[in-house]
Amino acid sequence: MVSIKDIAKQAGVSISTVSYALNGSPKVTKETSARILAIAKELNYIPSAAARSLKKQETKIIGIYLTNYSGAFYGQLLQGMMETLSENGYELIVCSGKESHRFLPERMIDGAIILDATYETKELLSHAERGHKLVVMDRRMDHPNISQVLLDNKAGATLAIDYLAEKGHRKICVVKGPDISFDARQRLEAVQKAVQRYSHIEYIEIDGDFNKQSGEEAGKKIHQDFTEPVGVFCLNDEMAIGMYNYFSRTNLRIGEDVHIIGFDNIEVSQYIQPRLATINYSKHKWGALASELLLNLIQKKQSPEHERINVSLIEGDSVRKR
Amino acid sequence: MVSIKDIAKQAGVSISTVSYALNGSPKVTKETSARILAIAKELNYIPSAAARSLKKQETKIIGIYLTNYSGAFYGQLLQGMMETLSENGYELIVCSGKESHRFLPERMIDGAIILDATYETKELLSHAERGHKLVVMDRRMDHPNISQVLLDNKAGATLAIDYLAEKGHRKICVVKGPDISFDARQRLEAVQKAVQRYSHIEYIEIDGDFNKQSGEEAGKKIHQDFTEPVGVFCLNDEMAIGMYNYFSRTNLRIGEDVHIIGFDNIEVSQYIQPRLATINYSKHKWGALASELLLNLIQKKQSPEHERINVSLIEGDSVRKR
DNA sequence: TCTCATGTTGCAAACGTTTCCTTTATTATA
DNA sequence: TATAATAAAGGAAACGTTTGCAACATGAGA
Repeated sequence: MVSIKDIAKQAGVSISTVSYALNGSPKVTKETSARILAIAKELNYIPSAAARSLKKQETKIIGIYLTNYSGAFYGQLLQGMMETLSENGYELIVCSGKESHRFLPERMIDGAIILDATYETKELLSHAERGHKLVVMDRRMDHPNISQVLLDNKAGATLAIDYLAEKGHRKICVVKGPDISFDARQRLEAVQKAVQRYSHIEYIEIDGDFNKQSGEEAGKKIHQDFTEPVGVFCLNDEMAIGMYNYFSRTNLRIGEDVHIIGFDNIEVSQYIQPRLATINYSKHKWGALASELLLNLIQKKQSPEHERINVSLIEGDSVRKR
Repeated sequence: MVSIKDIAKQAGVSISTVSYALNGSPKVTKETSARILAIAKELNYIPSAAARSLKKQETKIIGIYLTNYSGAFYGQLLQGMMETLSENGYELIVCSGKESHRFLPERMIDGAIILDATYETKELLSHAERGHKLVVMDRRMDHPNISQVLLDNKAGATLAIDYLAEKGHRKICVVKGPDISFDARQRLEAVQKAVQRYSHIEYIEIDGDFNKQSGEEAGKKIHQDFTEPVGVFCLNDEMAIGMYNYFSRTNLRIGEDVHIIGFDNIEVSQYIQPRLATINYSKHKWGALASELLLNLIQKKQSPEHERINVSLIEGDSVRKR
């Protein structure tokens, strides 16, 4: 591999001069600089990321931790992050491997954004304690090195229940998410609080894990116990899609017998028939904001911030007047 | 940051001994090793990735280059890769940023898997020329440092056309993909060859770019020119979904007036009504194989291999007998 | 002519590891 | 008891940068 040492030799200057020239420092005169640049290009020189980050103690890389890529909204989320980061000279890498949690403590990345419920809060805390900067999108954490930007799950869940109630539903069923998910817990909590406001509503809970499969199973359970039209709040769209799949094989009709509302407004939701009612929020903004807070923490050494992403109701023919 | 130097001082040994102990070398006696390990843990020592990779000239990280995450099958693909890689002590990072192509030449990663048509072949070639190892999944390349594993697009496209013909369709329309995509070009080529075998078939081409939007537009065009039932081969499922969306707002029925078959068998395809006929292949296997070939290139210094992923037809009610 | 400021370049340390090669201590063998 | 062989630990160079500081040259001002 050709290093600045080779360039220095070729140009008859010291390696420090080469380094300054390569970094566009005004300390070195135009002519020498040009000569050095030319030689560098000619020798096909490419800097060593390892050497640079060893010396500078930074990598200009941010990591985003995701549980599983299958989640249907990561596209826009990552897009939002990348834009903000690249404007500030940072690169984004998606970390998903078993051992990728090493990246932060080993200083392979300058900071991390967490959207991965399996990442232990204890571990995150110890990173922060070591001085690493974090943004969490999937839990609440209070620490001078951790910012957070969370969805307004409470408002979303309340909107969903109110929507069903407003449409005249008196039997409401919620398909829960996994306990490990902060969003799932918050949504469920808000649901329980919301239904209490409607004394006439019969309220049922069914287990779910945010995957399509569990949506199908929940659909089956609803089918078995079916006596009258029911409003179903699937705590995410993914499960709602699974439930669609189940009912497409039955004699019950969505929007007539079974009324479904989801959460997330993933892309598919607008393509299924009938259009899924759901709770929407800007994934792009969520990602952009998370990145921004992280950069604030890293660059401006600003104190941590706690932001919230607004949600809104999207109506759909999957929920009709009872 | 605490380094092996600190541990050495604390333990009263040299840094080389610490390094050996940390790496479990048999050169250092059990007792000292234990003592060193204990001190390392006590000091919360964590190795520096930069220092190690600078010295060892490897990172044990593989990069996968993707254009856009929105692509609906990346989940399984990445899963397949990660499994193979982590079994061999490698981590996977997803590189998507504007500047992330620097990762390979700057030796931030030990090798790369390419599934990103915007990555210039010329650039890939220059990497390979420098000695970097690559696997391409989206183009043909012949070089001692490049392996390739491609879909059998030709077989897939032929299956699709034959399926439509077999169902009695004599008017067949293909919605093309972007020119930049190797898969799109291969599929189109095979389509053109396949329809020639059916002299009675009226064949039409419509532009497309692999996104839902262009599927909708293609649907509109088909609607405008509609005179008789037509069989449509969308060169990927994504566009087929867009076309579903368009026709859901019209009086034409999919599987009756417009018969659609896609390519990729993305997850949603089984959840839309009617079930989309499509061409299937194992994304998991595709990813696993690509990783395996890359490791062969890197570790075993094996010569490059050229593999092909088989495809199969999935029937669906989106295509019925004419 | 001397001094001083200014501009250009070079020296060398440092970042944190790994690893080859010595040195020293210990034990076995003749 | 002398010597060789083995085991354990340390010294130091190397990986490829960045950067504070020193050195030197040049021209301006007194």
